[in-house]
This record gives sequence, C-alpha cells and structure tokens, in this order.
Amino acid sequence: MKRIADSTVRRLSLYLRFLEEFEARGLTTISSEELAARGGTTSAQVRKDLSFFGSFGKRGLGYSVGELASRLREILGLGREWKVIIIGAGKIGAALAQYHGFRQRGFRIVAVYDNDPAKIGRALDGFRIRAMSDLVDDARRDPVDIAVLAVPAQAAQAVADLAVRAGIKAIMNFAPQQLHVPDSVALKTVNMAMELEGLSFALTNREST
Amino acid sequence: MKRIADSTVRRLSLYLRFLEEFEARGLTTISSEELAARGGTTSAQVRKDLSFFGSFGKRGLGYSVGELASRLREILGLGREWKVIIIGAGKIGAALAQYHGFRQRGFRIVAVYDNDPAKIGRALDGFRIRAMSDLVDDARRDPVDIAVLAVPAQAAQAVADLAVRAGIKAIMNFAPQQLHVPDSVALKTVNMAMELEGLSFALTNREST
DNA sequence: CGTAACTTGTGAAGAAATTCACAAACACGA
DNA sequence: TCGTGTTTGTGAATTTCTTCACAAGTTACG
Repeated sequence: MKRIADSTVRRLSLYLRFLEEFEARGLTTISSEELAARGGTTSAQVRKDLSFFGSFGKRGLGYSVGELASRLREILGLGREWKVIIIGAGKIGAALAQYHGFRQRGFRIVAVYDNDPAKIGRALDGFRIRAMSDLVDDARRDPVDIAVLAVPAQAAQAVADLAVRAGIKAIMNFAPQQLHVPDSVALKTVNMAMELEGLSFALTNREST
Repeated sequence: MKRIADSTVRRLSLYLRFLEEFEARGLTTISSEELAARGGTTSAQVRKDLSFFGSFGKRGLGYSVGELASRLREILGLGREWKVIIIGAGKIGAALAQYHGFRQRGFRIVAVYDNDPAKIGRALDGFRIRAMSDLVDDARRDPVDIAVLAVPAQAAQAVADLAVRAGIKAIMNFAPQQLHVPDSVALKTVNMAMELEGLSFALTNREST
C-alpha cells in the first residue's frame, strides 16, 4: 500500500468526527462538499483522501453517513480497544487520566506510572499509581499498545527508552523534548510551547501579505 | 515577505530549543548539520528554513549559537511578553494555568475565565476565576493577545466568537471541535483524540512498506 | 424512456515543500 | 601567501501534496 501522509490521516479523523455529528442528527447521506465545508478544505481533497482506501460513495448522491463512518473507523484502527498507559502523574498526567473522552473512542487507560515515592500507591481517578520500575514487567505480562508521556523534559528520553524496552509500539509525548525512538515505534509529540510560538509568530508577522 | 509555511515555523521553534541547550552547555558555534541531527531533519532543510529570514551563518564555520538564538527569538516574536487568558477552568484549563513553562517563554497568563457559578470567584493558582461575561469588557479595558480555549466541544465555537468579539487575535484551542474564525485571527487546535487516532492508524497499518 | 441536475473518482496540472549539489566564503596551518 | 578542509546560501531538480476538470454513474421527474 502506498504511503499515507500524516495530513491525510488527520483529515480522516476530522471527517469521522463530522460524520458522527451527522449520524447523531439522523442524516443518512452527505456529499464531499458538505464534509469539506466543515473541515475547512475542498471537496476534491475529501474525495482524494478517501480514494486512497477505496471508493465509498455513490455518484450523484454522496456518501452514506453510517457506512462511511464505519469504514473510516476501520481504516483508523478504531474497531478495537487500545490499551493505554499514562507515565507521569503530575498535573498533565492527572488531567489526562481524568479525561474520559479517551474511553469513548476505544482508548482504555489501564495504568498510571510515576517514579515519585510520594505518589506511588496513591489513587488517581480509580487507578493506583504504580512505580515506574514496574513498567517493563507489567507490560511484558499484559501488553500495552500506547504510552502517553507526561513527564518533565529531562526525564522524557529515558522514559521513552523504557517504554520501548517494554515493547510498547506507540508513544504520545507531552514533554517539551524531541524524542528519538526506533522506526518501528510510532511517535507523536504535542508541544505546547511550540504551538504558542507558532501563534506568536503569526501575531508578529501578520501585516505582510 | 513570502508566506512562511507552518512546518517551517515549527522547525524554527525546535532549533531555538536546541540552541538554548547548546548555549547552556557553553558552546558558541553550531553547524546546520548538528542542528539537523537533533531535530531529525537534514542540514539543507535547516539552511533553507533560515534563508527565508536572512543569512545568519559564517561559511566554513557554522552559526554563532547566541546570535542565532536571538535572531530566532526575534523572528518568532519572543522578544516581548504576550498576554494570555485561559477560558475554561476544568481539568485541562487548571493544568494549563498551573503549568509554569509558559511564563519562561514570555507567555504571561493574566486571567482565567469560566461560566460555572460554582467556580467563579474561586482561586486557581493565584488567579481568581472570573465570569465569562466579564471577558469582553476586561479585554477591551486591558487588551489580551492570546486566548487558550479549554472548554467542552459544544461550547467552543460560542466561546471563540466571544474571544473574537473581545478583540483577541490568536486562539489556541484544546476543545475537540473544529473552529471557524475570521482570517485575521490566528488559530491552532490541539486535538488529543486526533493525535491518538493517528497513532491508532500507524499501529494498524504498519506491516506494509 | 429521456433529460436535467448532481456528485463521485481520478488522471493530469499546478503548487508547495524538500533535497541535491555546488560555488562562494572562511579558518587554519605551513 | 597558498592550499586544504569546512560549511554556508541558494538555484535547480525532485518529490510530495493539492487542486482542477471532466467522464461516468446515479437520482428525479415528466
């Protein structure tokens, strides 16, 4: 299969969200034009994105909301449950652990880790915080799919290495630190500072055309 | 000035981070090759990114760490302080309000808003939570640069409209909702669910080359 | 059945981003 | 001062992504 661009995957994710809204409103079909309007893109883009995976629409009519949604869920791998652990029980880790939006979409948090002795053993939204040193054993016994890193920058690479050693195949990194992992591990970094600097740049350079 | 791609701005932000590390270690020069290695890109990319803004290096030698860092700060608009408000004092809003990394980089949180009467007036990391209805007046009296949206999806668009009405020129959106704002307002959306779905896609489709 | 009004799927064109590759500039040592 | 070894800055080539534009399929309706 041809390599799918990151930007395409992001858009598929968006389309799915809109389709679910439409589904909730009881609508049964939708055109690429309507989908595009909500996503701030063009109908050609929508059709091209979908064309990488097959042809799901009916000419002259559009797409069946329910069918397209379920195809997208399948494409995005949302048909199954993914086991997620959160590493780092600080402010961000805690906010994530308590965020129930994950669960809805099939991402089930199975454990929270920290290496602060003061936190280990305490409860966090139903989870007893476990010691970081248990991670590798735990994950070997009961495999985990995704690790969410919410640790300080200076610890991030070491923790990522640990996660890789534990056999985890995907990491979502919230630490403001560039991580290096093997190619076989999927990595996404969400860096607040970088996003803010993007806004700062936009604010600074906006008079120019 | 030519339009600068988003991806370029992100990388500049990254380079600045590395330069600051180098600076802290007392190094005075760095080559595009070294910068590229840490950022997971190529030296040509680094040089091209910088070339949009001028020529900051010395052939045969590389870049002066201190000088390049300060030029990048200038380009990114980090020479001044930006006033930030956080809208939504829930889990995420609270985590953001307490995150002190903002301050270091010149993003100063000046207020936190919510519309839950039970929360208004209470303190959150030194801020007294204000009523959403005060926002427009507050911002007109004392202009704000950036609004961070940490409200539920169904409220997000209305709150964004409010922020726009208050004269705010940049919005960083944490709500899982596509927002529509005038072109004159800079918008960045960080959507956790989308990022996770990106990982899910990668995990699902990884055997193929 | 025939025609009008839509909308998809997709090659081809166009635009944008990345990489190549090399002349020009500089440091350093002899 | 000259030669060697670096490294930048940048046009050109290449690759990737987006948009165009239209044939082909579908519905609606008289």
